Amino acid sequence: MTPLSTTPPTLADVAELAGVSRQTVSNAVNNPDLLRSDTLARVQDAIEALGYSPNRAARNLRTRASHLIGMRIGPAQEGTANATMDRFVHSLVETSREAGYHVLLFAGSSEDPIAGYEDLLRSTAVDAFVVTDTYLGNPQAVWLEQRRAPFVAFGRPWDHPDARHPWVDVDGAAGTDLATTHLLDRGHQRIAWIGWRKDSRIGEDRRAGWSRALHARGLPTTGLASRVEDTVASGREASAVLLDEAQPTAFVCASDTLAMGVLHTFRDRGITAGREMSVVGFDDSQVAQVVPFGLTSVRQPLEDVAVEIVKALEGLLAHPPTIATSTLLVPTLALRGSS
Amino acid sequence: MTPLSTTPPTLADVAELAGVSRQTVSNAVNNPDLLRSDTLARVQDAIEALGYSPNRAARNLRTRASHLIGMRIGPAQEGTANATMDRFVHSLVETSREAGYHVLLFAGSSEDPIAGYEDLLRSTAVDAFVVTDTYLGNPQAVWLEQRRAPFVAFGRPWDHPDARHPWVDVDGAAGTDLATTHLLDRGHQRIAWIGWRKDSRIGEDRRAGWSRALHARGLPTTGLASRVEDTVASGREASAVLLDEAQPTAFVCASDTLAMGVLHTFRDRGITAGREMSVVGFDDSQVAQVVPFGLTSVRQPLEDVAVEIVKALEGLLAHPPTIATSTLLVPTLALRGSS
DNA sequence: TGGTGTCATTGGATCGATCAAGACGATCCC
DNA sequence: GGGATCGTCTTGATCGATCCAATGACACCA
Repeated sequence: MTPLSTTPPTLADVAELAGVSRQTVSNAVNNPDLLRSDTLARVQDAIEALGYSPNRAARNLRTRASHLIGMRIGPAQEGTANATMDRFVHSLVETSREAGYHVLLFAGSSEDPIAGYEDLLRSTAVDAFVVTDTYLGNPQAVWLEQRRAPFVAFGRPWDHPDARHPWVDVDGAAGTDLATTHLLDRGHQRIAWIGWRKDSRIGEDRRAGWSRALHARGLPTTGLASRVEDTVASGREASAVLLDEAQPTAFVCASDTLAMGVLHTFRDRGITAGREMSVVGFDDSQVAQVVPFGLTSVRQPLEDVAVEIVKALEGLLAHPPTIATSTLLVPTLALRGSS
Repeated sequence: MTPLSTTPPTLADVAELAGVSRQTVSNAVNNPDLLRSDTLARVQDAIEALGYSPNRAARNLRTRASHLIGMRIGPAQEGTANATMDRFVHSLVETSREAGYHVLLFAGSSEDPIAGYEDLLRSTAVDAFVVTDTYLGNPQAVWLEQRRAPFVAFGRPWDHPDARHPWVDVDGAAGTDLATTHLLDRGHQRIAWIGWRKDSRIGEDRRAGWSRALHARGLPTTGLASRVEDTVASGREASAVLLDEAQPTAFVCASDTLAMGVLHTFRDRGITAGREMSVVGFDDSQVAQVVPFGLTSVRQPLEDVAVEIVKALEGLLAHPPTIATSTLLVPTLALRGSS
């Protein structure tokens, strides 16, 4: 009696065909070096012939591991140039594949950032999480840590310096320093900053890089900074005000979204972005890449972030777990026509 | 002997606490109406008290279902404005959550579009797939159909009209018709087309909407169309040539990427996009939304696409499976400053 | 009184893999 | 030569849920 053609072959099927026991087939898959080479070959032939792959549910049940990494994904942000998460998801999926993991996406309601995590954790659906939106005051990280759930954060635990979880982040200050220094090298003296409101730790970090670079050359920052919401309209207004009140010749922005606002103002006033009047954004979004003549932008090394995160995850999930070291990566500057 | 605090509670734990059998707890979770109301309440209290969630691996093993939907995700396309997939992923994740499904992302090598599908299918890791890149001649769909694997395609089976799998698509021709008619209503007479090479079925579909709209008003299309690669540079070159040779006053493009190329040419020539000289893109990307004064663009109803796809998936996975009807959705036009 | 039916609940088998322990023969060493 | 050791392979138990068949309790009706 052959099994229904719709039923995938099992260990037992392979074992019967190869004339060995189930355990031997299991070893052929998981510990090939335990088998004599001729038996191994015979089993592998049988596996090939039947097109066998271990049933994931059964394996997960027994080994108490799913080889899935959970990641919450919020709704797409329309009207902004924020594409960091999307590029990161791509990188993470590809990197974790090499480590034998798949990525499980789940939706999160902004009202209850814990929901979703709770469920997946209880039902042992994922082995670990990647937590991305740590800038929101980071309740997930705190909660997951209490729960002793394995996770790696993309983003530093700003408000919890005693946090014990591994994290990977990009040095925002280094990025804006890079951008500002680039403008200084181009001869600019009065370089303005348009960033986020003061309660954003990331925003303050990026701002610090700008002021650090200016101070390093003995230049003042007074009156050259503006803190607004992360929208194109805010960037437009802020740049208009700064142009009138502080006469900068260049802008460094905390995001491409804000930088687009600056380009908007330039257009309002017939200014052409370039060597004379420059703008630098942050994130190297598609917008920066395709806007006419291009927007110079700080580019986060998201591929490297993914690699480091997966490394940390592998450490966490190893037996015994490795104390993962946290990593701070340095961004680069994508030079384009706007500077 | 209490279980280790790190081990999640099981059915048996709940059963013991509630003083009922395992099966009764299982029923309380899956068929609550089978229980007497007082027993149900008692079991639910126990579940609550222990923080119990059914172990997914065990459930998957027994029910032969994972409640996971697999979706292949290619590498991010840099240098273009193509963000359809990202917006769609967001929508799909949120919609499938409501149906009790999670989304499993996996990476695909462009050389072997089947790899990944094969593995997940054999190991019964996912219940079904969502296939998105059907424009590539669609080898996955053919292969999955042969395999009798449940899947829904986002995109019509252009080259396989006899395909039996359910699909959901957006009427590209309707979108470009909408865009062209909008321009005609604004008084334009000579409206150019910049689209993709002829081997793209989607491109030809979108092109058809443009020519249909012009012909409906008795206007000629001769010399007004150009077919190029989907890059900003190509759009820029094509629009420059068209301006010189055909004197159009408006452009309809197969993508926002190409439309950005047109804006590039405008900028080269000191033309301001607006009522006089108009451009319309396709996809309503973030680029279209934040570029100064905005790019009018055809917007695919991706949220609705996700809803329809999940509906079709639920049908496929129901017992017995429902013959899912395929759906063609109509896009809308996001009006902005460029027209 | 006893048969029939319904309702609520139970116990054992099962999904397909891995773990733990043991069987078997060959080899080695004192 | 006998016991220990190693390499190779096998058997039975197990992970935690659901499926299936069966049980007991109870009401109904002839």
